[in-house]
Amino acid sequence: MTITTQSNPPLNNMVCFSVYAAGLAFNRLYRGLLEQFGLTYPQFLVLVALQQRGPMNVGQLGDALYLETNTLTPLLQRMQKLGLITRQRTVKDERVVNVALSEKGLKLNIELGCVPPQVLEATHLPIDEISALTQKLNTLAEALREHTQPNKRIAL
Amino acid sequence: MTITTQSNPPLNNMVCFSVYAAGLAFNRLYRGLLEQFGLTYPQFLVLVALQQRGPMNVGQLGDALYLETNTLTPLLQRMQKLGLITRQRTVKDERVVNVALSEKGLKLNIELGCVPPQVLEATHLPIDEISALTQKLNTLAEALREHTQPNKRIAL
DNA sequence: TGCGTTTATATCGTGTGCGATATAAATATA
DNA sequence: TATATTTATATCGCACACGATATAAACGCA
Repeated sequence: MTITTQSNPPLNNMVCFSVYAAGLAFNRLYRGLLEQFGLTYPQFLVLVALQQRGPMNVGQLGDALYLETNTLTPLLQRMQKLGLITRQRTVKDERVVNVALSEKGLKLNIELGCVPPQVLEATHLPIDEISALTQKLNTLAEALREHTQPNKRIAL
Repeated sequence: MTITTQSNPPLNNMVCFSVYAAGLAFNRLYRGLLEQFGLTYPQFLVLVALQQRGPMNVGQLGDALYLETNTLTPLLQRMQKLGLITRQRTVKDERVVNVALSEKGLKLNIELGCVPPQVLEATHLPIDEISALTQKLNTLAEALREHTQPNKRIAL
């Protein structure tokens, strides 16, 4: 175990890059696994979020996935075109668009159950290590968010 | 005023999502820090890689950043247009394009020295924890890559 | 020498991400 | 009631990322 504490360390010693590279690797792995379902990774995340939390409006989905509406709107439009979700402006507030799983989306979600285990297997890591890593990453991300949007986080 | 409590969404219990969300958070942090230099995060990575390893051809840069040439070529063309790098086909092999820092790129790299410390500070984590996390992520990413491109890593 | 194959990079199309801006509905305030 | 402001979502433009494909140079081999 060599600890290189240089001021200009190689790329692999920068957390940001390791996170970046791991993100690329996950994305490529998921691409292969989701190809047969015609899904992208963000689309998969939307399905999971809707399954776990039920119908949501666009803003809530953005809070869950850490995405802006300018990313979500086109993504959801594509998923609607695929028949996986429904998008409906609410009666109470015409500005709000409620997003829900369609029949087809629900069925697809069941088929997708085989994906996470495959991903877990590909990590070659035991569950407890994965959990620990996940927790650390969540803490890290939360710290970074505080430094990025000082005025967006006020909602409390 | 809606209070969106970011409770314990199951999404945050998936490593892939935590990596994804941390990547988004890093990207947004870097966006703010690099804006004054007119750089994106991948462009910043190219500068760092060239600084640390010296001139490289496109393929080597791809190996270093885990990016394909179809991503790198346009990115490098933009950086060349900004005057940060030079791109030259080698005489020995006309297929190979050698990428090097320009005068301007070298100077910019010096100015960029202030960025990593700011990022490190934003993580709110001590160096040793960052290092440990980085190592785990590198190991994880390597495992994922083995499951994704079994035929690409042979040529070495 | 001739020619099929491999290699390095480039081009194209699609799908994210996001800053800036637009739009319409709801709300606040005079 | 009228209007300014806020809020929720959408649109636009640009920069990644990558699969599929193209192109030209280098190589292999009869």
